[in-house]
Amino acid sequence: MNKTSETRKEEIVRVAAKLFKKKGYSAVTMRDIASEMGIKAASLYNHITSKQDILDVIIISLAEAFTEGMQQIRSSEENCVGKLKQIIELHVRLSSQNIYGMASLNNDWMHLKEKRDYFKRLRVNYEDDFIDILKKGIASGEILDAKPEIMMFSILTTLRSLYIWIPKKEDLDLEELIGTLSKILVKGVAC
Amino acid sequence: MNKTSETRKEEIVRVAAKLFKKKGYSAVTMRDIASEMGIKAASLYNHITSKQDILDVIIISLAEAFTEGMQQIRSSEENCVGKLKQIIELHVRLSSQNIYGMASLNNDWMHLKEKRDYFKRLRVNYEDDFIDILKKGIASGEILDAKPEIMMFSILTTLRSLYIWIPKKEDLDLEELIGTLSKILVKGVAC
DNA sequence: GTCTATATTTTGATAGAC
DNA sequence: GTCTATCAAAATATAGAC
Repeated sequence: MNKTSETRKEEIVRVAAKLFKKKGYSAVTMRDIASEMGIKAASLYNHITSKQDILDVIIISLAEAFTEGMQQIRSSEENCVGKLKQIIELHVRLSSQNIYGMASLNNDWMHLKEKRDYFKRLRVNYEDDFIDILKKGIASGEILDAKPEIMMFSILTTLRSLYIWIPKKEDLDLEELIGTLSKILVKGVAC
Repeated sequence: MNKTSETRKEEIVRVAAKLFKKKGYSAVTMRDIASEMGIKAASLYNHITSKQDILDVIIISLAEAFTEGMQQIRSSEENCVGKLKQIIELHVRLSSQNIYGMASLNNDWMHLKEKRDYFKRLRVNYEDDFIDILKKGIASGEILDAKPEIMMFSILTTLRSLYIWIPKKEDLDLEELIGTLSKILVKGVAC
């Protein structure tokens, strides 16, 4: 496997994700993607089997990366606040590495077909793991005794929207972003 | 003006918004909307001029409601933290009154045409007003001295995602939601 | 690997009968 | 105010030449 040069399929996925972020999956045509690459739409089908195929790759690979990250955090030795900071770091890292893909993960998952149920399972499991961390923090006295669902909602929506904000500040220091977010988000729920 | 009974156009807008939330503007067809109302697609055009027209009504009316709400908050006598709580209340109120419209406001605004620039102007002004409140709070010592853009981002993304979460909890007490959110979000940025 | 040509379906929208 | 019939454009995808 050659990791230094991008395959044609990877290029299609990358270009498509960029367009999906701008207009959404349904509004982007195969001609749009091809045109952006300087080729004709029919040529795309030598590398991918369908438009659906492109969306599947974008979303599932990212969803699995989040699942993997959460599994590592779960098995870490940190306390609850430490795990929250690890979650924040996970989102900042994956979001900044794949801004365009994060847009599809958030907005285009409903256009998945066969992989839709699998995606939803991954997402529910992720949220369950997140709530579990908060509940243990409440029990141990690290975390504010408020509804864990609302606390998770508040933190997770901020993290899920990072892809909108990261590209706006070209001078953005990722470490500083992680620090400020940790301060704000953790302070909001900590005791 | 009869406010008790819904006009046909209002019904179209309401049904369309519900479908837009589920699949996004581009993926919803005029036939989808008509079918949901039990009529044929051609009949819709006796009440609206185009699919674009429907989206314009949904988004602009909501965007203007937020602008109005922010203007009232700006001119209120509350201190910074009080104004933040008023903003939270504004979002919870408008979101719970129009769950479906909020989805379009968040996800379908890029499909506006002539009204797109107007919408973006309203949104930028809203964010500027928000940041202004935070900056005054920093100056007066009410608010944490962190980047106001990141603080606003964190609070605003939570509030903009309310439409996703409000319908999930049918037993949701709006007053309780406002209370918990105020506690979490304000605590995250307060001194 | 890309092209042209084309098949097939679906789309937003209009015309005109009732 | 709704219908049937229909149009014109645009969509995904395939076949076959180069």
